[in-house]
Amino acid sequence: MANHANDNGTDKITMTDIAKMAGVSVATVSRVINDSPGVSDENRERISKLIEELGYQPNFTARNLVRQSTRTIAVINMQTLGQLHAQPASGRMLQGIETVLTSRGYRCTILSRDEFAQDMSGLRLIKGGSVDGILLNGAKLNDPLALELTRRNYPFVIVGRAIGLVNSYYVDIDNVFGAYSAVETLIRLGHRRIAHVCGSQQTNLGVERLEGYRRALLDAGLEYNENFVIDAGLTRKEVYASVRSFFENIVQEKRPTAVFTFNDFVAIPVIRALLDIGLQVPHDISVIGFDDDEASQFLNPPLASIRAPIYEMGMEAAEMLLRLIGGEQIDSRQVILQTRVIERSSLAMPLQSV
Amino acid sequence: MANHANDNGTDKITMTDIAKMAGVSVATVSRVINDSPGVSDENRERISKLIEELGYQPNFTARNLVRQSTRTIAVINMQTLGQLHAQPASGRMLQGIETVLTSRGYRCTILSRDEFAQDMSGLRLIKGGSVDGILLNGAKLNDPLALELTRRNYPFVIVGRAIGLVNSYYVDIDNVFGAYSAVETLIRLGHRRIAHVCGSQQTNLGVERLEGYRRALLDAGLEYNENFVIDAGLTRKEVYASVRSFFENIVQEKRPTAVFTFNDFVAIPVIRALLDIGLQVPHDISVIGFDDDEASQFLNPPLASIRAPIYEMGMEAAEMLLRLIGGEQIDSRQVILQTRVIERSSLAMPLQSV
DNA sequence: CTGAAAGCGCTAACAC
DNA sequence: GTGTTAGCGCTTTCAG
Repeated sequence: MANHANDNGTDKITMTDIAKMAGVSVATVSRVINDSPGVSDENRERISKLIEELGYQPNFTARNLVRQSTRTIAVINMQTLGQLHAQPASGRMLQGIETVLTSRGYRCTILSRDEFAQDMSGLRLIKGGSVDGILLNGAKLNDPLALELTRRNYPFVIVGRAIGLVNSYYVDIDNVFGAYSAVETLIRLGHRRIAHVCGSQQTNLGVERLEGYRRALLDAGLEYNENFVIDAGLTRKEVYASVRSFFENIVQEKRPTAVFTFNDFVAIPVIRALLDIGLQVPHDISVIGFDDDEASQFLNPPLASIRAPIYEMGMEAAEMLLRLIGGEQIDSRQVILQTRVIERSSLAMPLQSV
Repeated sequence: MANHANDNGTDKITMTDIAKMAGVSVATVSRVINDSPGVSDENRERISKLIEELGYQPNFTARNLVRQSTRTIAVINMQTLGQLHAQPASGRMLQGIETVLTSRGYRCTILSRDEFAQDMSGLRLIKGGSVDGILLNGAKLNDPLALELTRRNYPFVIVGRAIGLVNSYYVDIDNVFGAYSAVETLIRLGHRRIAHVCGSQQTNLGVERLEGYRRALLDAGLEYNENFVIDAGLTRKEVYASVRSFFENIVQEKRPTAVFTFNDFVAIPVIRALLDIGLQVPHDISVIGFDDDEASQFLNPPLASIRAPIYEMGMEAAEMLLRLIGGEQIDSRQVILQTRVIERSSLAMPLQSV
């Protein structure tokens, strides 16, 4: 236990302590801690050894105060914490962010925008100097927080895109193209009546994926029919109910033969609803999702999807933010990551065209 | 833009600034900020207004330094960040933790144990005073970090249990009972040959759920057969491969008629593997998972599971830690949350017994 | 009720 | 090379 005389229970050991023990000033100790030049080899070694032995760790807060930085960044989400953590895709993104951040000695703290009375209260964070930068997970049209952050020239990167914000830094996947390619795949199989279970139209994600759907239809000379866009809600329960009622209330001749869902997360209740009203997937109706969650390949049937480099998106965004904070020159303020179609057995040709 | 003369671009406004503007000392300003007594109503109001107008926010770091607290806690996980964020159950736990913490003005930072060279390096955090407490997500047998934390009398709570640590604070769900009830359900349906796809035996979670499985078997007078315990690995891919090969290499007469899986996360590839070798679920084989992930009810077939209050577990643990940090008396150092069986159509009677 | 002043533990000029 | 010193922005005795 007490192997060292110094190893007292409350080992609140400070720099002053080790300075005294080494018979030098705190400045010297500080120098060796920060690998600064101007310390004799002899002193450097002796002090290093002392630090090692005592297990001394410089006080994080004191350092931060004088350095005017906290080495922590905030991830501010549009979604509630519940929505955020329920989605496998969010997990991949957070993993990317946290991996980069922790490897560089940064921390991150996850916040939901709805924790604040208004959106703008995210400003408290930066006014209180409690973070060095912000990662905005999602942003709305002309996002006021993003606008204010820009005005203040505060380091932040949007994970996703912010329409109406020129020149802001962001990393996004190509949602329009991804959605386009999903629908194109369906069309190539022979489908003509394709529905879309869309995401929230308050978010760029929802808007962009719907847009890709629309364009693919139009480019193929098909009609874009608003009635085939099912705004089903955010939770799986809501989606299940909406989709079920949609299909229950449509005559067979007009029934879509394929569905492109906003993401894999909602594809699960969509398929469940379809099966529950007696439709076979993919025999009666094909389904394709988005994100290619890790589980999708194991579902029954295995779910076709759009593979999106979401983990990489998180990493890229975090790296970009760190560069911004470090004052480095940034070559491209905008990064768009590409997607690709993953065909699986939730896909088949439509019955009629066979 | 410049509606206030003080609203300069770099609004790095400090307490000294507003003290000057209010014609008082910083002490007085500090008092009103902290709602301390000893300020005239007049001053209090004037200063409050000033603070409001200027959008002044006390510096987080400076406060922390003098208060000797950081208002942040660390969540240290046994798993890698990838494993952590891939699991819906982890999301629920994190959500519970973050909800409590942010509502009390705390932050949290998520770390993986494998970020450190050795397990013990989590100590750096506490030596550097960079967190006020620790939430240990998982712990191993006689966990050295937990032991050291205990020795130092450092505030920490284990989410899960630590065998070999008497008197440590923890919040856990009743894994043994939960697993027991899952297997009991299978037995009640008439199953006699029940396999278990187990979790890592390096973790309490894995050990306890296996134990519940074993006990249920023995209590029912059935044989506990080690060959029916499939240690399938951590990732869905591994699980798929292991389970598939297990069932491919077993003669039909000896084949289990039911599987209890470590959790719902692995139940997905388990079912996929079963289907891929031509077994129908539940007709040929029943499956029951654990956790009752939100998706489980929508799977095909809907997956029976053990509902576990994981979100609540996160909340409880966070609340307990906050109480510990606050020096409050804690009535019960150990909290065990109960589970319940959720039967769904992945369950059926075994063919033979019909 | 109010203010002066002493730190919290560290970094970074600036002297020597 | 090394030490002295002045803060970083805030809280908190302690006098008045």
